[in-house]
Amino acid sequence: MSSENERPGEPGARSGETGAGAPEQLALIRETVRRAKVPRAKPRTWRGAELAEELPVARVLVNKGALHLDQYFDYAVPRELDADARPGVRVRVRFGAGGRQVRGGRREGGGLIDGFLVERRASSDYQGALAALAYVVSPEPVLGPELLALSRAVADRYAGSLADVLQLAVPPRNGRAEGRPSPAPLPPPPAPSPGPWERYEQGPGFLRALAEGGAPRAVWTALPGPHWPEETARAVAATLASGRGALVVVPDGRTAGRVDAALTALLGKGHHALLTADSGPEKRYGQWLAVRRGSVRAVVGTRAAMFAPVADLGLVAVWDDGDSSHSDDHAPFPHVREVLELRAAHSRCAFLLGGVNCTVEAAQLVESGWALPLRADRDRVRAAAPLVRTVDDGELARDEAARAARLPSLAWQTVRDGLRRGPVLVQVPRRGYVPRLACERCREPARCRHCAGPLQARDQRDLDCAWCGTAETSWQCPACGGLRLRAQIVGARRTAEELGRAFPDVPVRTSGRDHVLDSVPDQPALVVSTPGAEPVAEGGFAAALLLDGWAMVGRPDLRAGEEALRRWTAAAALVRGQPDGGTVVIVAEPTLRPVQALVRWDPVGHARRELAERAELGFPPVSRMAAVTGPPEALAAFLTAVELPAEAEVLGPVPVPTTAEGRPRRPGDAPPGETWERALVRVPPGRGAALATALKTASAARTARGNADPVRIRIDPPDIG
DNA sequence: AGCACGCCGACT
DNA sequence: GTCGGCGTGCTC
Repeated sequence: MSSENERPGEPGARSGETGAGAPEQLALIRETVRRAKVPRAKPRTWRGAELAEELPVARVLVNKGALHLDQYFDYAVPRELDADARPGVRVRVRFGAGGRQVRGGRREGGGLIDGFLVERRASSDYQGALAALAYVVSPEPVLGPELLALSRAVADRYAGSLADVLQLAVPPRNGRAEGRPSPAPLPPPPAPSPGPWERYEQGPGFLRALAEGGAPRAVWTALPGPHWPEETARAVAATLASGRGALVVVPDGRTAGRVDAALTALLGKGHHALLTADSGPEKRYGQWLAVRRGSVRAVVGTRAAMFAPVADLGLVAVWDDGDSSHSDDHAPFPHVREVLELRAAHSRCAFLLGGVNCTVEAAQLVESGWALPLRADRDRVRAAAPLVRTVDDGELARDEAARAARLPSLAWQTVRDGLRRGPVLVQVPRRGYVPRLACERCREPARCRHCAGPLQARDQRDLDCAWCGTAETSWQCPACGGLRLRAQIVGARRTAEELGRAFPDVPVRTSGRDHVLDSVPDQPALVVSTPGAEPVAEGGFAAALLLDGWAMVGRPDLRAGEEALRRWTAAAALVRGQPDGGTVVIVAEPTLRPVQALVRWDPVGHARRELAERAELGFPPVSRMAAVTGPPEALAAFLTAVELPAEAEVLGPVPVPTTAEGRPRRPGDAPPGETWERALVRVPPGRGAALATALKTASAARTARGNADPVRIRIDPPDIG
């Protein structure tokens, strides 16, 4: 090779090996010469390998999560790697301060590290000599330009690093799966008929738009009952008919299985892939590759599938966006709904947010005009929904057996009548919910007078705000003037057990976290289930009893009401419609807003009212919030340094509540023995991006200095009290 | 995050 | 003159 081989040492070459003095001066001269003589010249590599003739520079995203490394690095492409080193492939490179050249040395400093080759270029902006790519892990281009752009946008949205997002977006490699060829793609299926979509006024039109290659965006309030997987499948089929791909993300593997079954029933196998954690890494990566290679055009999966590189994306859909599993539990904690919104915008494709329920965010999408509502008229709703009745938890039965089960008589009768006609669902709360404080008289949640955050009891007498820490010494209910607070949980699991004893002839089956039933036959049985684990009943449940009223509404969470309604509605949607005798009894205070929304079966109205209230109080999603957590000194220093947008408001910091009993440790929790603090930062609508940028910049500056403890940043924090 | 460089004080 | 403390800054 040319003189490149023998180039003298770089600045920083070890002085010990230089016989002559003043090595730094030498280095300075070399530096000057190099800058003057070969600015942005063809890349040189001190290892002296022959380079690729065309586009000899590889721009690489180095797979390290640190924020200040959230940038590309240029490497030289050796000739022998030219063919494989295409954009999108996984590579390994030497990276680190040890990688400096040693005069005459063979030394290769710096460890081998994974990365993605992002781009091939003719030259580099970097002034130094480029290191060469160590090797190409595999020629499979896994990171296409669209996935890269999406990941970049997600990283920005969540003040995270690109590398962190790519860890979520690109599954780990599996050689065996990569070696197998993917099947040839099937031709697009014909456009499906609307089928059960006829029940929605805009349904057939929505399907037609998909089939014709349009990009409609809709918030779909699904009718209760068993048809939504088929409806989802038809939306996918219509998109495929237009020659485009489709992506459906659901909360869990069980639900994915239902959509998978509906798609198979409609289109047969081969059009779609199922991307869930249950299928194991090799199979899953094989499926992912089939999608990436364009041989499968539709995807159904759980949250990691939100990044699935569907070719020529025509539709993104999310089912039940209020389910907490749509929020990824790895940094930067992206939410499926938000990511799919970004995808719809990037790919200019259709967007479908469906659910029996309606989140505040979904209501906002409609309110802002970004999406159109897709709903059935009231008559259809009344025909599909069960009859919902409430009993106050104070009311006790006269019936002796009911009293034994500590159940009001209406609940008792409903169960007894239901059991004559089929299975009866009993929803009991999961353990571990912390109640929040509310007015004893009207149950209005107790809120801070300064920032409207939730009040918590510091000890028996004193209250303070969980957001800003302001003490409240003389609380009075703003709604009814009440002076006393209460925190209540219902001991309902025991009630359910006793209920089972009260009906000794009927089998009792349970479904919960460890033992989830998929479906139950159409026979009399008591099915006791925790929220989210309810099985489907063939033919629908004859009745349901919802026993977790207060435990749910009383949770110290901004979403408590919405979440309670979501879970009740999900359970009630499994019950037969009112014309078929389906009845639901909820044991809860009848005046509560989510209880009333359930009785009227009006999730949209509930979400809209919540949205209006959140707007008034400056709550998310109308304003955007970020939580910054860390050791007190680190957090204080961060808050001093960060240059927030002018409109930003900092609440707190307050000590992070000690880990609730029974709750697993979550990222953002202080490590055992340490007390951390948390500040909330909120900005008005439209300033979310500015907030994320400011937080990321300040955080990057901190970590770059490397001396102080880092703080954790979470955009859209869950459970903000 | 590593890791090397370089500038300072205590030693041969 | 030389060893080694850690504070600082870079990594293509």
